[in-house]
Amino acid sequence: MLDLKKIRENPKKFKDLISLKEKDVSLKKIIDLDSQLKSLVSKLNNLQADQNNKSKEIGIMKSKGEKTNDLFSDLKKLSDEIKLLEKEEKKISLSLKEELLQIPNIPHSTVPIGLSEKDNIIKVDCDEKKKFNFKPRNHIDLGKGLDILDFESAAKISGSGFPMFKGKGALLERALISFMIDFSLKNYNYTEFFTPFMVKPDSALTTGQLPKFDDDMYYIEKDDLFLIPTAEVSLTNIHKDEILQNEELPKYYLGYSSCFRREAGSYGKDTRGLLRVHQFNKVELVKFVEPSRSYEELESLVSQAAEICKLLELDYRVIELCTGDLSFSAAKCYDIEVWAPGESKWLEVSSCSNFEDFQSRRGNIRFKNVEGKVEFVHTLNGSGLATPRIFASLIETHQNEDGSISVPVALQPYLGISEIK
RNA sequence: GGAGGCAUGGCAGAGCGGUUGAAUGCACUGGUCUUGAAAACCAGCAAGGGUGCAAGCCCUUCAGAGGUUCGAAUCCUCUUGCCUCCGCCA
Repeated sequence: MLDLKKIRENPKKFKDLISLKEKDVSLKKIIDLDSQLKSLVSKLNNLQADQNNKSKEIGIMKSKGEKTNDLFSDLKKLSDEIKLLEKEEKKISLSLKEELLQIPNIPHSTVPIGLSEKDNIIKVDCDEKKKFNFKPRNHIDLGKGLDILDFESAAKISGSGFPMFKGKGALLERALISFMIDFSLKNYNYTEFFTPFMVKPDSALTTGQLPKFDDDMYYIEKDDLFLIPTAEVSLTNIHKDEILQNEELPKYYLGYSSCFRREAGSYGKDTRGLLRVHQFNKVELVKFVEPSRSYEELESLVSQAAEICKLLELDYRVIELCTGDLSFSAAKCYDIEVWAPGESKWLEVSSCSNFEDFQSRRGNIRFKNVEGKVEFVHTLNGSGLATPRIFASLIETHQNEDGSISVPVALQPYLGISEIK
């Protein structure tokens, strides 16, 4: 959510910045509601002050035993008028908030301007991709050959778009999760969480999935709960409606979760294999930081995620997203992609974003700064990383001519073997 | 799922329907004292909105939403959360 005060001061500037991300966003309704609300509130405040004073007087008179009967009829009128205005005020501020929640975050000044992913900038590229002296198979064929992936059973049980890992495949998936958690715990100062996988609508509002993107999430109507599309939702809401102390920051939180995505509107895209599934595993990294430090925190977050790709001995690149490709809530974002030689495709396995105060404003996550003033924290998050695509890239990259997989050294302690065959 | 109890500031904990944004204690911050610290004493210490150069002043907020009343932390209804007991269950 954007700062209404700042919009009020310079609506034109905001409109221009928003349009870098989303065309046809109008701020007119917000401006109108805001000024309506302002005049209403000031009128209401005066009446309330009047009412408070007179009520106090009655209290004093009563305690002295004086008669107060003749004051009541005037006050009744006042009270009725106040109630009417209060209702109106509630209505207007509610619709103002609704409008405000629809507006995307604005891009940071360092974000390259562009319309679509074509304008993204490759920030870090791998020197040269791994060479094969045979034609590399894709992960579907490899998985079938090694009997470590079972898409048929998954489809029978749950329909299309669900992964099923089997035997050494299940072990590898579990190893990846453990390895990635341990990596960040050992090398960075994170607190590990194992969060709920279902959240209340309010929580999804904080992080920006709601109100606009409810179709992307699975919803359990009976209990009014959403399945999380990422642990970001649970982790970020840990401090919802709290005021943190300056000394507590930065806070680094990490959590593994299954992630559930309906992928509505992407039917027919990457339908085979592990590239786009409704349920996947991800280790998520979330940071709560002082505003002045959030951009250096973003850089360190990206390099942290990239380090994991390196340790898994995968070819990866870091993409700096342009304004047009930024997500609703992000002010700046880097994606990390790994190369899948069998698919001959780059796969997005991490997305590291700075949301500045966009989420903290929605979730009312604040801190007391050095001067003792309360302000909104900046939130960041990054995948560290998402497994199914890592899984695909990993077995395709480390495949041998005979169809076996060499396990990268970093993973061997977790698997207890150096080869899957 | 059934039956009860509870919900107040960072924490603990008062609060007859009326000068209560809220006693008190702890924590925290500043000061006095001290060579320094501790102790003691004094003072300050919620958030949001409005207005003002500022000091200040006004409004809102005692889980949330409704209601009663001239006036609600206090009374009523609903919702949510927590605790206890019973049932079911990994």
